[in-house]
Amino acid sequence: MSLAETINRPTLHQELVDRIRNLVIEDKLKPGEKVPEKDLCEAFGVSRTPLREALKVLASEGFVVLQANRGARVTHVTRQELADTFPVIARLEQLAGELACVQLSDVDIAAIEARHAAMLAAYKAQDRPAYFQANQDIHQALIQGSQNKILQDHHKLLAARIQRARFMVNLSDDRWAEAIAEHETMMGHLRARDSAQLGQTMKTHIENKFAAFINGIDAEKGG
Amino acid sequence: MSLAETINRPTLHQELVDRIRNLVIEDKLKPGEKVPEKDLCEAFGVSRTPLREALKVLASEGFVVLQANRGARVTHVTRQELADTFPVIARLEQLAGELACVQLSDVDIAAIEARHAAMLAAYKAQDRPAYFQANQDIHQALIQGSQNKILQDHHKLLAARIQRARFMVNLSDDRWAEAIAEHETMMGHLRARDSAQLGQTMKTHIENKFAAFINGIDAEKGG
DNA sequence: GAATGTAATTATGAATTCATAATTAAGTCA
DNA sequence: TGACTTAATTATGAATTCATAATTACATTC
Repeated sequence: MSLAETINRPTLHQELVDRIRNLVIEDKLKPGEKVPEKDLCEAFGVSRTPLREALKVLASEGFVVLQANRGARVTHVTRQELADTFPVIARLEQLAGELACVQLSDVDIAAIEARHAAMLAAYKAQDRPAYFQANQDIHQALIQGSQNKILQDHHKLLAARIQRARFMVNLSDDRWAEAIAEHETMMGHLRARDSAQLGQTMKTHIENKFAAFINGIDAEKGG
Repeated sequence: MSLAETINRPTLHQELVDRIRNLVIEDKLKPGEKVPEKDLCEAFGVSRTPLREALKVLASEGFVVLQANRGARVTHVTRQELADTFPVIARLEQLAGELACVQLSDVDIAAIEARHAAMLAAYKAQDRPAYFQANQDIHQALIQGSQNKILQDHHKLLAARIQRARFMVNLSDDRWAEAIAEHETMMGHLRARDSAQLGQTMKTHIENKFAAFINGIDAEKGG
């Protein structure tokens, strides 16, 4: 352990970027909604300057759109954006899987194994929140395991942008079973350190997730 | 054609983001160098507010780093960043190739064919600037041809960030010949609309480009 | 009563101002 | 001479102010 934690006093705008991004991800600020500078300034107790700086950054990240003299609005997660994003995430996770297979230590893999077991337990118990958490932990561990900072940064941004769509549709029983099976396959490849196969399976896993997602949207719209 | 073009009057900060980013890409502002607000304000004839907004955005894009109370510095393009970025770009171009193969019209492909011919001519004439331009046009056309906005945005950002490293090493005769051969293969797959093969070749093409790049750096360092 | 034009209000883009952290320069003592 | 203090200067983060674009409310005309 190091002697002291690095002093972490972010500037106001850095803090605000994170806070407001979370408001968007958590659906507290809803798509299409105007982001009123005045109200947020009061809510956060800051002046307009750092808040406006934060909005510029969030705009470059794609969470809001700015219109000159008309302020910021939360962006919609369109079906087209989802259709464009999932394939890119799939390729990033494929690459992450290939790299993680080589980079991860046996201890790291054991930790993932534990989360995998927790995920299976959550499935058996039909505990969706626990499943989602374990599932995300596993994917996150593999992304981190890639040791590739660029990959991590871009994945994080894309994941955050589409996470808002998670309310659009529920996980079906069929898809849940399928996802569990895919994770079993992934785990097998990771144990065998078969990087090409792990990558391929992760790519397909994300592609299938997207397909199920689209099916879910259409089903709800039709029903 | 629509009745009218959308009015495009960018705000100062949007203009400044582009201008300063270009200064960094064109190596006018060099890695490690401090970005003095005062001087840039005078140079661009704007106040500090929009300039500082622009710096926040450029920081989120990775072109500068901000240190609280110590301002902005241009980021270094480290070898690690190159090593992390090329594989990601390779996967993005692979995906782009697969999609473009399906999406591009015959007319689009004919246009790429023309740029390909221009590239070959530049090679025969040993005209490096003309080669680089035609080469970039071809890759750009394929990225655009993917019709995937997310892919395009992320590719653009990554390409811009590493473009600054182009001065680090020269294109060797061997690598040039190899690159030409790879482009011939790509063109063949595009003509045949073999998306998997085009994607695979584009991925390998970028990976080889990176390998040559690293060799070039090591050679210059050793010599 | 709907449509158009005008005034009042509000919100936003940008400049300026202010407080303070960093940096530099000057001074002091061993 | 050189390390350490301390004062002066500079640069930066953030608040405030200002000018103007957008919006709303209201009036007027047909």
